[in-house]
Amino acid sequence: MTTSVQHALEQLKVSGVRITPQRHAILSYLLESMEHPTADEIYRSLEPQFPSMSVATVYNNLKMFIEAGMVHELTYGDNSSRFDANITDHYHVICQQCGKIEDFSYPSLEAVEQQAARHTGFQISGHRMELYGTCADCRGLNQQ
Amino acid sequence: MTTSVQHALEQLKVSGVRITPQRHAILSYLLESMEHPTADEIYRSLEPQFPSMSVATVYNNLKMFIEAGMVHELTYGDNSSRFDANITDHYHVICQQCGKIEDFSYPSLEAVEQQAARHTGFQISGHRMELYGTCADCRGLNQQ
DNA sequence: ATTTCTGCAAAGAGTTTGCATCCTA
DNA sequence: TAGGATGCAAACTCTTTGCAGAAAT
Repeated sequence: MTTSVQHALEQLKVSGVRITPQRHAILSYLLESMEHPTADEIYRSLEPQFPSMSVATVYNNLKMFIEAGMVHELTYGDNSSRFDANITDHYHVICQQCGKIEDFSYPSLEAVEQQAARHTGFQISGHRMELYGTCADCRGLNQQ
Repeated sequence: MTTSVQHALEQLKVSGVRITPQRHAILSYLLESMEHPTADEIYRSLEPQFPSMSVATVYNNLKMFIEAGMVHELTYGDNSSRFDANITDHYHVICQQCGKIEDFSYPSLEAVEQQAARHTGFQISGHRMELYGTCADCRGLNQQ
């Protein structure tokens, strides 16, 4: 875990990005939490460590990480964006009751992309999929 | 086209919803445009017809149509929500250059849902997928 | 006559921006 | 020390809300 933070920071450094304590903290939090937090959750979680850090800094850095390809922005309906530092190919399963997002792997849906290209004339560069349902915890609570 | 507007309005009427001119216009626009407009696009498009209509009315009615199951809200990244009155099962192919959204049908991805259920313990109720790429028009412009 | 809907304006969330100051490299 | 990063506050966009007046049934 810590290693991948180091690795990511190295990558940034090489491309001329300065490693500030805030930057380090935000990236570490994202990589270690694996929780798909919102910008505000990141901000509040790091408040004890950085009482004077502003939300703008969180947004600035998230934007940079996204441009550097280290973080993905998830926008599913409702309200604020969530951020995901796991850039391996995977989908998200979202609990409609508690909002939890779990990762889920599935062999690529290339066939879908190909058919979309054929039907629409688009040149397809990727796709995004989310599954919705109720997580085990919420189902358990309901059954009691 | 017009028939489906009538049908939708009938459906609303039966469930005790009043058919106001604004409501009629918003729904017609959505059903006929097939363009996945934003709330503001709807608002501005209907301004000539309803110079005094407020944005709040557009949002109020969209919300009601969504609750009635006649309209889907699409939230893909960037900024404002888009609204889709086509409730048949289909996916969206989004041009990353001009923002155009095209519909695209594909046989259901039940296998994915089943595997997600097995892997995560969720009870899956549905999914959402979007494909990204470049539309024929934008590709054409680039090639020139 | 009721009850719902509209329009207005103001409030609210999330996000971005401008600028002076700070600090990493 | 020089240029990028931070922090602050204000601005901006999208969306929601409260309420008085208007309109549909």
